[in-house]
Amino acid sequence: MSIRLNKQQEAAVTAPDGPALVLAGAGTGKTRVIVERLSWLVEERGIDPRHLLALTFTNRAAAEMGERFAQRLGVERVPSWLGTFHAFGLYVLRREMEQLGRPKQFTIFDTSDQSSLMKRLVRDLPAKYAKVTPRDALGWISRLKQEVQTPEDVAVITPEDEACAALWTQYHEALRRGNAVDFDDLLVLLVRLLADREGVREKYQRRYRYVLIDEYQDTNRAQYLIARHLSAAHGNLFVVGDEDQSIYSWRGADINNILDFAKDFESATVYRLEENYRSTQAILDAANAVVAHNVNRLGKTLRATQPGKDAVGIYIAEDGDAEARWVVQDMAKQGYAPSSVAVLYRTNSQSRLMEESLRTRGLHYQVVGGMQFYSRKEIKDILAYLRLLVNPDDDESVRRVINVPARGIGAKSLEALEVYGVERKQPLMRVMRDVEGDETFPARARQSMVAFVDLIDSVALSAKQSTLEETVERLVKETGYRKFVEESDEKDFRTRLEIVDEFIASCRDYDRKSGNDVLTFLQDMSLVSDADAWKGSEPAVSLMTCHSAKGLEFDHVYLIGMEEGLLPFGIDAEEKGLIEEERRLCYVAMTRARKRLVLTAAVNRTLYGRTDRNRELSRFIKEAGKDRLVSLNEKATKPVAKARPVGAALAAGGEDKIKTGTRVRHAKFGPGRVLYTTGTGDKLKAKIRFETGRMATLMVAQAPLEIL
DNA sequence: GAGCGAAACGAGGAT
DNA sequence: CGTTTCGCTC
Repeated sequence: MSIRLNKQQEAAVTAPDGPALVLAGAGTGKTRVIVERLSWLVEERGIDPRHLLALTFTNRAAAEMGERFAQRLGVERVPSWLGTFHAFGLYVLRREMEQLGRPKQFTIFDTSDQSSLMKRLVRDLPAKYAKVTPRDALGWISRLKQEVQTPEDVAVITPEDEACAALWTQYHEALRRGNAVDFDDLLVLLVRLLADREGVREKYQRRYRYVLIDEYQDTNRAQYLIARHLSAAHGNLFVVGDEDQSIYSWRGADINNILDFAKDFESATVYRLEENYRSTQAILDAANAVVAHNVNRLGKTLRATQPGKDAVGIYIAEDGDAEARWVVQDMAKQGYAPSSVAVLYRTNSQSRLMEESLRTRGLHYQVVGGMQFYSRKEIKDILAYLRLLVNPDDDESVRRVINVPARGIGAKSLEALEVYGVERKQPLMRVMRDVEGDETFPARARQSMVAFVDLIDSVALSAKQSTLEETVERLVKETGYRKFVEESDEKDFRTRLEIVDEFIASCRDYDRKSGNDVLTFLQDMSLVSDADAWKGSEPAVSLMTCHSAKGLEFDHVYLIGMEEGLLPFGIDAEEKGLIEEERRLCYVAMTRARKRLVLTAAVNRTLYGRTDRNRELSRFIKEAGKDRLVSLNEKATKPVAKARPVGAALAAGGEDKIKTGTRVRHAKFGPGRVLYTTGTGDKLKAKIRFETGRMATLMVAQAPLEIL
């Protein structure tokens, strides 16, 4: 397993002090170089591991780095600081928040907190302002913050800009009142500490003598400044990245950070890693051919070291349904182990058809992202309750749970509460403490409010000497939340209850591992990401977006939905200047495959409940080159006498071919005869008696049947 | 105020 | 297609 470092890697690992850029193509052993570099600094250069700081973008990458580094040094845990930029921001803010004149204890707003807050702000925005959507306003604000700017720094030109600038102020006032920060703040406030507080800057510069950054192409302005400040005193900034894998511009990532690194840090040494240890030459050739169409790149030529004979496949399906069915059928036919397969797509909504198809076949799968555990309503509700325990000023959480379960404080009462809060400049919980004799509110609402406050107070009090698990147990019991979930909609109450119990189990885990208090738990929780949920060891097919797949690798990859509008996404990617990023995204997805890569597309696709017909194939298919792709579609000229898949027969309007008496062959059960059919189209089912004596009712469209 | 069905509306990617 | 909002009744 332990291969020797190649010349390029060796050079990068032993780079002299000072700034260094490692341009590392996909699959060239990036993580390995960082781990080896860390080990080399400790073992050969005698650096105390506590002086090492390695920053990444995902918890998974950080965890992997930590494990391998520890293993390399032969210790249980390394004392170096390894983690994501956001986690590092939180780490420093926990210690230095008071330097910014803010309370030490704060909670973190996630995207759903942000959007519900912004929704209200937009709704209540005075009519003199232009109409903007909450989404656009949040995007406008976030873009500025990622560049560490404020509305004063930029030209506020259009009426929409003006509206956003007004919302900026209100948004931040709300955060301050709620004693909260958002994701961007974790970086922005860290930059402010490092830029404005000399004492803080020097403290962390002294502590971290070597700064290493993975996926440098994904850094935004704030992250760039953090890197600059931390390394300013010693210049030991070692960054690794691949400009061809820059896919997060919408999150503020600036590809120029990596493109200009050598200019920016004048004494920088540059290394290139071009030997690919992951994919076959066929896969690399196709992926390289696609990304070579980009102009804005430094350029690398990847060489495969792995042998392999499978050409990159292309399959064009009739529609999304057929595409999903074919993919599942193909992976079964090839006999792939589920864990070796990934299905990658551009948008989360594409997972649905794949899930249905996999379920029909009885194959295990795991979906990464989308409606994830932590974005479930039940989890959000419980987290909101927990937040109230430690931060009663958090009005966003009050609004979320004040009437969940229903306790007689409806929209009207809440509105009256809000008005009071604004008048008295007091958080909602505070207002509720004063409503006891106030006739403004109906008696029932008043009683409920007092009961609610008492409830939160009593749980908060007992939480001080309880474990997290005990607190959550008490919470769901005494707020009636558990009962509420139990009694909810028959169909999914089991899963909803399971979610609650699973959350409690994870709290128990947290208690055991850390023993931290509720506030720390909440802060840690907000940094858990969707990609963290992926378990490589699970015996299941992995389904995820191309974005989530970054940094992962699989023996077999199906990249589905290769159509204009989907990948590249949007009809105007070209005009918007986003086409190169879409191309890089395609490149990232393709280079996840070790042994076999298959691209698929659908001619007709249902989006937003409407079916789009005769869709155009993705330009990336043409860019990959026809001679580099092999068609996996059935040849239309195949002799009729030869058995052909029923799916194709249906597509050709041959639904009536399957009827009572039709002789068929099943891939597993062998030959048999149709006794009768029910349903039509995709739902057509056939009762079949096989020659083995076995009887089965099968979905014609999905079963591996051939007409004889 | 709660609960229900109908209508309207809306999703790119996610630390 | 899935989710949120609306409008009605109890």
